[in-house]
Amino acid sequence: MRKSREETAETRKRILNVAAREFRQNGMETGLAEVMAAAGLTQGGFYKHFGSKAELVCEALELALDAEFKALEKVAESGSKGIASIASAYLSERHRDDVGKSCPFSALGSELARADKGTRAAATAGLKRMIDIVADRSDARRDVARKRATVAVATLIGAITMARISDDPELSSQILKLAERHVTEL
Amino acid sequence: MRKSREETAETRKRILNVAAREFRQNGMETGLAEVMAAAGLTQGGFYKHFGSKAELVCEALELALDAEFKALEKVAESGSKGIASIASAYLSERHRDDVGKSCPFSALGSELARADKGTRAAATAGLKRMIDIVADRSDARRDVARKRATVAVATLIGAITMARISDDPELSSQILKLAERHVTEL
DNA sequence: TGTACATCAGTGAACGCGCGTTCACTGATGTAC
DNA sequence: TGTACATCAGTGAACGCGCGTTCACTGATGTAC
Repeated sequence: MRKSREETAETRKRILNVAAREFRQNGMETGLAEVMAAAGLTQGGFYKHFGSKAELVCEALELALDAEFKALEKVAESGSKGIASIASAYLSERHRDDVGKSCPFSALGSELARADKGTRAAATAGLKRMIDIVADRSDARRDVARKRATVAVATLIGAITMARISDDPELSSQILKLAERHVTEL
Repeated sequence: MRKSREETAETRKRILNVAAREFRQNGMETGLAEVMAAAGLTQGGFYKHFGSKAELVCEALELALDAEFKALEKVAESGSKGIASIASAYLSERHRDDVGKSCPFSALGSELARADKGTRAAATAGLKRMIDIVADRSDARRDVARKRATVAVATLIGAITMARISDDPELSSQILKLAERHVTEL
């Protein structure tokens, strides 16, 4: 049953991609059996690719963050005013509802604050990166842009978290709408 | 070993208080054994007070929310300008570091979004309540105040979540400081 | 008020279950000659 | 290029452990007379 080097590398990537989705959707305590099954494998094979679950959590977070940043940069470049495009995409009902592909900070925020050292380090690097991406889309002076971006990111993350908590669809939509308007005018 | 009615009621309250703290500190997946031990009891006695863990989670959230609202109202009344006092207390390093007594939305945000029906209903009611408390401290027109309050709450929750994720203390402090300044000037 | 009995808060052990991790095994892939 | 052997990706079962929940038991509290 041995697989070729290419296949092995692809399998590893598949596990990571599936984990990045599952963890965001169901939390970082999602079991390895569920992740492996979603990748079309059995639980036992996991340790041929990763040393421990903690390792998977950390790498899956990094993958999810990279995907998020690429998406943000793409969105920012497509629109006219960078931060407005980012706010519009980030605070859309589409992004709110597709948790498995969403920003890890909103999908896992409170869990990341309690995560182990390596995972928190990756998350912290991600926070800085996200602030930079937003700041780079501002025409304000560099230091002012960074300050505004920090607050903007906080509002984005807080608003979508609230919108996901709310089981009242009207409140949920309103939170998104109001936050988008506010961040756009920042 | 039977206890008096008063003692029984006190025990129930003690379990709830301990659970509200433990869940915020370590997440809502914290085991019943840990909660009961922290309340000075053994695991088996739990079901003399609650029907299931889900019930405890929901009631503990409601208790934590009530405590949070009382604290917010107290802070708002003590200070001169309501929203500034709230922002200052909510975005303090003290509040950031004392997760066990902190706002449930920041301590449990991403988990609440995945919680069961009853818990999410309690959380949604709490969101509305929190927005109202902030809105009531504004001198703007009622509808404008509510809109501003919604965005302010999003920024508060997002900022403290980010500040807790960051393992870089400087970044963490800066997020709090910038968000406080911004919300105060709202 | 005193006595006899029912109630039930709390204990501690056990239940089945799913967790992360390990391991013997299989058989295709990779390597050495 | 072909053959013989070592490697190792993946399987499936097992490991110890902690989870939520149940239960027989204890003995103080509450109730009925």
